[in-house]
Amino acid sequence: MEQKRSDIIANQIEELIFDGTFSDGERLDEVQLSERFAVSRTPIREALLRLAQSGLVAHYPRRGVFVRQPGPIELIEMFEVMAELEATCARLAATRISDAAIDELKATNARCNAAVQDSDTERYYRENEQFHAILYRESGNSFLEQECLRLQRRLQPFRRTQLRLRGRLKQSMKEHEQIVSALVEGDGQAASDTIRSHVAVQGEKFHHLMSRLKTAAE
Amino acid sequence: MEQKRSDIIANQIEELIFDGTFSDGERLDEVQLSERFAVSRTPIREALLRLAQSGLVAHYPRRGVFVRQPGPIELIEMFEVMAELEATCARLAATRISDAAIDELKATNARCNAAVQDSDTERYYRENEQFHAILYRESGNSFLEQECLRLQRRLQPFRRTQLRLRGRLKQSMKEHEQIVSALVEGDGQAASDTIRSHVAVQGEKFHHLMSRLKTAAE
DNA sequence: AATATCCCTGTTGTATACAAAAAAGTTGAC
DNA sequence: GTCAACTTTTTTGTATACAACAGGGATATT
Repeated sequence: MEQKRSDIIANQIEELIFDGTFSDGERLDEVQLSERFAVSRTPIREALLRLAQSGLVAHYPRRGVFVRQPGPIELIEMFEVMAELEATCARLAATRISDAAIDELKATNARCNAAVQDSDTERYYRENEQFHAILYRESGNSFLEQECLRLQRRLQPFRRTQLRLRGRLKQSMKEHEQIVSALVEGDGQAASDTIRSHVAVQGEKFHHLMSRLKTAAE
Repeated sequence: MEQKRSDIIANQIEELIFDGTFSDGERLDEVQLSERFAVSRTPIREALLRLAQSGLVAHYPRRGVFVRQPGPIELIEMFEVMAELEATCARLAATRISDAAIDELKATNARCNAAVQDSDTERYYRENEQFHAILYRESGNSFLEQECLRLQRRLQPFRRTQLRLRGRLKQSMKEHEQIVSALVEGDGQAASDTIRSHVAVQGEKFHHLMSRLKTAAE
């Protein structure tokens, strides 16, 4: 299952948007991109169409594609949906999760903690995402899992800034442990509620996200 | 905001899959399609790529695209997610819905009933979908609304067969009214629970869906 | 007869060529 | 000098041409 060139290009353009090379509202010129990637316009167009479908760029027919970063309102909305989807995963997982997966969660949490000790933020992000990914899988619903992974990927850059909030790391780790405990006890309601507030943007997290958006816009 | 030719073609191909012209597993030949629609392969390819992203066809690189109807397990999974998304909509709507929207829901329900009286199933389907669409909108979360509409569209053909279950129409209408009542009283929990079981595939609905799938496969 | 290799055909993926529409630039009128 | 209409240029959307790969079948070898 090798991927096409246009798929690779789509991921690379996505990366360029995430790391700020292409900023919000900027027009993505097909010819320029085709020169940059040393291919013809065809695979570039296919890549851009894919990104347009995922919502990362807006495609105005006969006018071009433009980078489309979510504004504050849309971001809150997306986090709200993410929180609900993950809450559903947790609730379902509470009755469906396997013992092996519980161990996996604990091990991932341990690696998270280790990363915090080593101040290895990059590794922390990875392990944190892994923790959530395990939950998606243990929902026992592959479709739900895929949807969660899709949205997680889309929110990834913003979730990362969220974790930079002072003291958030420790709090986040504690919540992870609460989630695992709830799952062990099969308490779907508790697991669900905990992860919902774990993911949702509210209180101090809200203000932090807003200020992050402002500085990113300059 | 006019749409491109490839968008129109994508919708038409989608229709052809829904109405059974192209059956599950069938390979969609780019040249044949380009002849059928009297265009070149380019817009056909763009349409197929879009359908592949939405999950309606599977795209195996260098081998072609194949119609990919969800199997029983995936269908149940999709309905489970749909039920959860709609439950979330209802819970949020309970605190956010406007009086005007309540009236809209009641009016739509009335038209639903009228359609039942006239045995106008097509109109019933439309009004039913409209009822749910209003709920999505009144969640006050545009992103959630879009996700719901996307999944609703994908499940549309299967939801319709669901409603053919004997006595299901009357039961469905009663549930609609219960949902409206719960919203009027601002009882998010009740609205949420009611719509979850309204949408979910369980009990008798499960067997009905299974038998439908079997006959459709022949 | 069975199997492996090679060639041929068909199909996808990519590049290029062309058409149509929008944006930009220029000229002219007031 | 400003604004409007026309022309030029740029850019997207579509068609066609070409290249690379996969699949099938024929042939040859064991």
